[in-house]
Amino acid sequence: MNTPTFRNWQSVREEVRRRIHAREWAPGDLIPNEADLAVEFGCARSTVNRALRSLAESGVLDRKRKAGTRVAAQPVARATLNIAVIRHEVEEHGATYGYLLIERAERVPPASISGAMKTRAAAKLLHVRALHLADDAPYAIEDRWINTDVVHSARSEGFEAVSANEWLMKHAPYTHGDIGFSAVQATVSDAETLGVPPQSALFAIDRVTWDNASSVTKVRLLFAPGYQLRTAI
Amino acid sequence: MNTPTFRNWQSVREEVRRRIHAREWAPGDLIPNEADLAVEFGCARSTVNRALRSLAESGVLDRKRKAGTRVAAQPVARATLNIAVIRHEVEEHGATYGYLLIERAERVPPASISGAMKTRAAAKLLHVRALHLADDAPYAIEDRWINTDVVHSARSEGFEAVSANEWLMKHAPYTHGDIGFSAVQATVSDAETLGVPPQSALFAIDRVTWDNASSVTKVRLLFAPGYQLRTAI
DNA sequence: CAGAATAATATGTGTGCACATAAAAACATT
DNA sequence: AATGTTTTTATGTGCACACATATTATTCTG
Repeated sequence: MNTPTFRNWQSVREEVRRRIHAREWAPGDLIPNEADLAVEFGCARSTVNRALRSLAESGVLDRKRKAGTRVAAQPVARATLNIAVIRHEVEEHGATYGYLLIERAERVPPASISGAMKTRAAAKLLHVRALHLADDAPYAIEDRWINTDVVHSARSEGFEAVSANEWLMKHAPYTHGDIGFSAVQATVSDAETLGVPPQSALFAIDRVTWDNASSVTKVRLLFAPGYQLRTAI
Repeated sequence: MNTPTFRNWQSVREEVRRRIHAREWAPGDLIPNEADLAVEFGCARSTVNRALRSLAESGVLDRKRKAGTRVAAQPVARATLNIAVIRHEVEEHGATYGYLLIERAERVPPASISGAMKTRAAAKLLHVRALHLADDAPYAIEDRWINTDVVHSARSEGFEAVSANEWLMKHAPYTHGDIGFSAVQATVSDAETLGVPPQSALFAIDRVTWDNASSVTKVRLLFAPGYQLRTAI
């Protein structure tokens, strides 16, 4: 019986994947430690470490110091979504991108917005509403509030030619954010803007981004019916 | 002027993040190479490598051999979703989980299903329809097709007590899968099952999983209105 | 001058070693 | 038996070095 050697971390990862898949190591099982695997695989421990770390990142393994490494009992599917600038998303589909500014105004937002953005209730924010088009057909509504106390330069930007979606990417760095995906019924106004029947089911992405403790912007993107956010796992 | 040293890869990553954030390195800029940064930071090149690799994985940097490392011009927000077993999702919310099997039958699926699963058009698949409950209220409809040629043991499983969602996790390993998120209008039947008005907007997750070239299962999960899939970026 | 061969270079990764750190396990103490 | 302390151990990480590999820049050649 020959014992093949695994000289790089990718091949080690594949072999571990294979063993889990073949139920040689069942969910919940403790697997041999790094040093032993290194000997078995004929490589350095750091190589095994790299492979196991990668598998832990993708949720296949659970690792704990001293406790060891075990096959995840409850393998959560970890899907990574790439949320790009809408223009790029449209152009990647081979469609022609279009953009229409609907509204731009500084105003005091409803409490739900100032609450989520943790701004003073009476503070004015910049409100931008726009429509993104793919091949001249409505693609998504962007409804956004911008904290001009944080993004000063937004005050002097009209958002007539370039969308806030894209402009902010370049001009407003953020440290972290929250994102939520849901389904909502189109309001009368949304339905009109998108040219769809009222009550249509729309895919919604809600995102708030933060620069440390200050909110930068809060946006709701409402996609026309038929939109699907896809990824591989 | 003191030059602080960065002894671990996380602190190097933070410093690089800070420089990008402070626009010391602007989007599109080429940053110094690993060796130079290692000297500047007073650490080994491998430590810098670890930090930069981590940032590249999260989409902040673009790296190419010989060409060097540059700040991503178009930083895509990379959101990682953890799609857990529904029972766990419900219980994590502090609610009591419930499960109701609606239907279980072996039948020839519609062409859309056999097409997506790449099974023979005439081949029978196991169809399971079930309702997941949170605190006795409808939470999500699971509509699933299982390829029993791949998951033999599913034939003898009734799915009366344990959901296919959960059972398959333990019994049907997969190598990869596709996943899609969308918004759909509730059909009359869906609306009845969920106890919501017809035409309600439902959040849908469609997933097909594969074991190498064979499809394992295809599922559509329809969540009751109000559901939101959240994550941080 | 175009195209092919060659050199240069930045990242990618393997190795061996050392030590840090978290957490379980063993042990001691009350 | 409950509690606190020490030991043990598996993973986490840093370092120095070497070589691999992809890609660009340069030089050579017809």
